[in-house]
Formats: sequence, C-alpha cells, structure tokens
Amino acid sequence: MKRVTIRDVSERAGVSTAAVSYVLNGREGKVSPDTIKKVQQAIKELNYIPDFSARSLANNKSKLIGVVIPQTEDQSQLLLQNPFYSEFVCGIEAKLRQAGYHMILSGVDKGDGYLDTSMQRNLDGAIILGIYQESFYEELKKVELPIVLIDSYIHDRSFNVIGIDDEEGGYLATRHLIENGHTGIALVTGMIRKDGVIEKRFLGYKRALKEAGLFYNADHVFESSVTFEYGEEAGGLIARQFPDITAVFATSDMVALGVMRGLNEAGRSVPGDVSVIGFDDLSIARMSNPPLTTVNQRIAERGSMAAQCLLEAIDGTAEASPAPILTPLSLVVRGTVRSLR
Amino acid sequence: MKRVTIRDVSERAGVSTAAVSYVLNGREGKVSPDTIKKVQQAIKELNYIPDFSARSLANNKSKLIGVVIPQTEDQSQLLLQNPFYSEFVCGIEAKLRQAGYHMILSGVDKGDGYLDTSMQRNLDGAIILGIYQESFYEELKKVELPIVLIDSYIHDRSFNVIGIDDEEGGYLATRHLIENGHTGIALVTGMIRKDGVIEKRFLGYKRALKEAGLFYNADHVFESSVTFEYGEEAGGLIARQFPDITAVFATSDMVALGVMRGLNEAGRSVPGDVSVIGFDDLSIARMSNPPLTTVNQRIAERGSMAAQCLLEAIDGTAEASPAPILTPLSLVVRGTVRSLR
DNA sequence: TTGTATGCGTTATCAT
DNA sequence: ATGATAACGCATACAA
Repeated sequence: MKRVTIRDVSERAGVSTAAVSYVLNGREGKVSPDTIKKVQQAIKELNYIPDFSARSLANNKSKLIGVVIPQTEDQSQLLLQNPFYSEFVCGIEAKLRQAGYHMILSGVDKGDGYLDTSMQRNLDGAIILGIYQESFYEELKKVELPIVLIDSYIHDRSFNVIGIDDEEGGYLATRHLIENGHTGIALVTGMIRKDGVIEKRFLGYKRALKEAGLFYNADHVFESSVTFEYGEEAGGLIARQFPDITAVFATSDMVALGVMRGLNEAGRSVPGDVSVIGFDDLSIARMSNPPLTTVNQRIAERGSMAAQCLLEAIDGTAEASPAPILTPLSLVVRGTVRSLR
Repeated sequence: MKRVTIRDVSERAGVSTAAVSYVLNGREGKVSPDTIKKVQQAIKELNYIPDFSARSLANNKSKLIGVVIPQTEDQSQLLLQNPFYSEFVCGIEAKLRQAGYHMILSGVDKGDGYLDTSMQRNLDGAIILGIYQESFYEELKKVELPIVLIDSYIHDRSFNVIGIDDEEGGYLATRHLIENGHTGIALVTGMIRKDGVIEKRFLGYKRALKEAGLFYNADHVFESSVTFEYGEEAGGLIARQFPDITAVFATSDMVALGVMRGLNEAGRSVPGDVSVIGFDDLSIARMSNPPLTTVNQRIAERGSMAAQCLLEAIDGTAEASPAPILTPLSLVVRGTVRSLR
C-alpha cells in the first residue's frame, strides 16, 4: 500500500500542507471553517493516515508509552505469567489506547538499561512495575521523562507512584484470621526487604498480632520467594513440623495456592485443618478449590489509574509529584478460612 | 537530556555522517578498519543512541512488531487475563527483544481496524492471536506486511500460521479418558464454529469415541463460552442431570477448572465421582486442587516460534508462505482422571 | 574508502 | 487565515 502523505492531502484539498497539519492538530482559530471542511473531505477520500515516526521526529512526541515488567529469574521471559502483572497491564492498555497511545511492553535486560529504549523510541512516558536495583532508577531520572512507579516505596520527587497501603493489607488479613479464633498464624512470603512491599505487609501482620495480645514467633515466618513452588514447600513444612499453626497468611495468592497444595499433599485439608488467606485477589483466586479468601486490590483498576496518572503528567495537567496514590483494599471472604469459635 | 545525533558523532570522530551510518549498519567493505575504530570510540564517548523514528522515516523499518490479542466481551480490556495469551506473549517478547525488536501490544477496537496502527507506526510485522471477523483479515492483507496468525485455520497464502493439531489434541484427551474405562464422556466447550480450533478438538473427540465403539451423544456436549463461569454452570448441570456422565473433556483449562468447581458445589468430587481433563496446560493447571490432567501445547515456546517465524519472514529468509507450523502436543497426567478399571 | 546532498513525512516559524 | 520553507535525525545514491 502506497503511503498517502500530508502533501497528497493538501493538493487534493487545494491548500498548503501547513493548513492540513493545522486541522489535523485542531489548531483553533488558525484555519477557516471552509478549509477545515475541504481538508477533512480530502482526508476521508484519500484515507490518509498520519505517520507517527515523522511526527515524533518533528515534535518529539511519540504517543508511545513504555511499560516495564520484571522477568523470570533466568532473564529469559517476562513475568507476565504472573497474573498480577498481566491483569495490571490490561488496565494500562485499555486506558492508553482509549487516549490514542500505544504501549511498548518489555522487560529490561540487565546490563543495558531502559535508557536506550526510552531514547530510541522517544517514549512519552513510562510505567514501571516491580523492583529494580538502584542504578536503574538513577538512569531513569536522567531521561527527563514522566514516570509512574507501581508499588514502590522509593519516594523520589522525580517519580509518581501508585501504590496500596500494604501495611494495612497485612493487618487486614491477619486480623481476619484472628477474628476467626486463630492464634498460631504463620506468614509465608517472599524475601522481606527493607522498604519493600512485603516488609509493610509483614509489619501489618505483626501489628495485628500485637493488637490481639498474641506472641510474635519468628519461627512462624517462612520467607523465601514469591512462587507457587515455595508456597508448596512451606505448606509441607507447616503440616509436618508445626502442629500449632492453624492458619497461614500468604503475601500473595500464588504463594497461597502453593501452601494449599503443600498442605494437601501432607494430608491436611484446607480449611478443615489449616486456614489460608492470600493477597491480591487474582482472577484465579476465585477458581481455586476451595475458593481462596484474600485481600483484594483491584488490580486492573489500578493499571488504569496508573495510565491516567501518567497521561496527566505528560500533558502537564498534574501537579509536580503528588503523594503516592493509594487504592483502597478490601477483604474478600471465600472458602479457605474456618472459624475456630 | 539533550540528544546526541549522528552528526555529533561524525564530528567527534572526524569523519562524515555517512561513515557513521555505515558502521552503525555494519556495511561491510564500505569503511576502513581505522574509521570503524574512531567511530565506535566516538559513539562510546558521547553515549550515542540512534533515533528509531528517524530511521523509520528514512528506510521504512521500525523494528516494531504489533501483537494483537482479543479483548473482553465488553471491549473494555485485553484478554491478557487469560493465561493462555499472557504466556504466549511472554514467548514472543523474549525472542523479539533478543533480536532488537520491540512489541506494541494491543487489542483492536471494532470499527477502526488494525490498518491504522500498522500504518501509523510503520510496523515491520504483526502477530495475531485469536479469531476475528473476515473483514479484519481482508484489511490486513491490504497492508503488505509479514503476518503470523496463531491458531487460525484460515489458509490464505498471505499469512504464516503457527498452530497445533487440534484434532489430534481432542483425540488424545478423549482417548485418555476412554483408556481409563470411561464411557459416558461429556464435552464442555466454547461455541463450535466452522473451521475453528474448537471444531477440530470436537472432531478429535468424536473420532476417539468412534474408534472405541462408543455412541456419540449430542446431549453430552455443552457448548457456550470459554470461561470459568460457563464451566461451572456446565459442571453443575452434569452433576444434577447426567448421572451417566463419569468424565468431562473441557477444551480449555479455564473451563476445566470451572467444571471442577461446578461439580464440587453440587457435591461431586473430582476425580472420585467425575474425572476431568483440560486443554492447554496453563501454568495454573498444575496449581489446581487436585492438579489438572490436561493436554500440553508448550505455549511460551510457541510464542517464541511465532516471533522467530515472523522475523524470518521480515528479512526474507523464509519461503513465501509455508505450510502451517504445528507444534507437538502431549498428554500431562496429573490428578483429575480416575481409572474405572 | 569517504564525503555531499537529498529525501523520508511532519510540525513550526515566519512571512504574506 | 494561509502558504513557503526550514528543521527533526538518519540512510543512501552519487560524486569524489
């Protein structure tokens, strides 16, 4: 298909290319109603489609947003298999497309950072999911680019952040267990890093315990990686070596499902013998057997908010760097927590 | 950050911009080893990053691949929540990035098709997942663009296609049930459309039945939509109204999980009372309780193949339009099928 | 082997 | 209000 250019349109309409450009970009008061008509007519007839590369070259706006998500440990694939990321991305894409933007979805290769991509493509902005090493953020700052960080506790004024109240979430989950009469409550989680999402949830867990006058037992926290496999391992461990544990708070639904599996394999039933509560409310949470009780964080909706936030930062609508935007959390009671009362 | 251009590099290296461009694009025998050295040196020092928009303008190559996946029924979001798509996309992205390409992931708005996007962004190629209406493909053909269709039975010479032997898959699943002594075997599936993936699986189902001398009973096929919810509905129906059904072949793991839930809710156990087999081997299949027996189709690997295939079509390595590439299928026996023998 | 000059499609500046 | 025209950054045909 041969390309129809702005020049073709201008000739057809009998005006200059500048005029066409004006109506294309809706420059108010620069063109007479009459030319607008003619130009629009010509555009229709010729089926003109603007070239974004040329646009990008001419005015440094690409209508392209970079979305970065973590990769698997071997760096070979995106972590999109994790429903958390894929659901979040859904929310982002919907909002972006609706606003006339496109999304370049990618991971970052260690070694060369994201700066390259950002410059190569003239990105208008970026949304970063996951946690990376310090140098990555430093680099990001150099490119003066509107950026939205997801679930980050890095409070740098250069970035916008969309988060949740993780401490509260951890508290909510643990309290729910306590309210159902549980006292031996394990925490199964990924590595607890300083100022990380998980640390906050861990803090919430401890707060709920303390508030209820329960003893915090470090042996009851199982800390390794945020995977189904580790959950399974921990579940087995709990079943065999910790008879006093009657409930588990897993800081991610994936882990929770693993815990359930581990428990089952060791002959324990959920919630008959041990109760389990997750975190995230992934779409698969409702599909598990029994359906998983968990903490909902409206993932797709947050994706949409992130995109909205970025878009506002791009056209300067938004204030410089507002406080992190926190979406509300809520408990979703399904079938994996049994009342001991 | 101010942009470093090819001109800056040329000045720094004391050569022409053409020379720089040559070494950038590895034009063999056009430049002396000496200039190569100098240019590379300058590039390093200035941290030069090429502008892909400019490149795209100059030679019509964007290093951009469009990846299209279906949207939810209300058109509001990508179907990326479906693990099949997200896993497939993982495979695509990995291969693409490794080859220096980026991926624009999006759905298609009904009304305006994909032609716009393709032209606007000067896409080098596209990978299309899912089934769309005829007009969509017609449009695609107009843009003379290398295209890979996934799981399509549209045999048009303009497209490459990466598929699986769906008929065989349906056969494999059903035979497994039969080999375990089942004779009342239901099929739970999305709409069976002519020349669609599901029809082939359906055909495989019937072939296995016939081969075993079993009567095909149209009342045993539950046909509506490929969702967990419909599976649940069908599971309930089966539990209450079809006592002679002892096994279910669901044409997707998501549906299979739904069936299990429906069965459970009606007081039936899986596989105690009813056996279930799925299709796809999504990563969540192994996480279900009990873990789902299913037909594996190496999803991520297929994504990678699709990308590879597209890349070859782009640089003309590949033959015109070869026969569809079919990846092998395999049965994954886990815990949802019980032997009746 | 190297450099000059032109074009790619668009926007923006400046006259008119 | 409208129209020439110069950027934008890069690749390439052609000249040297």
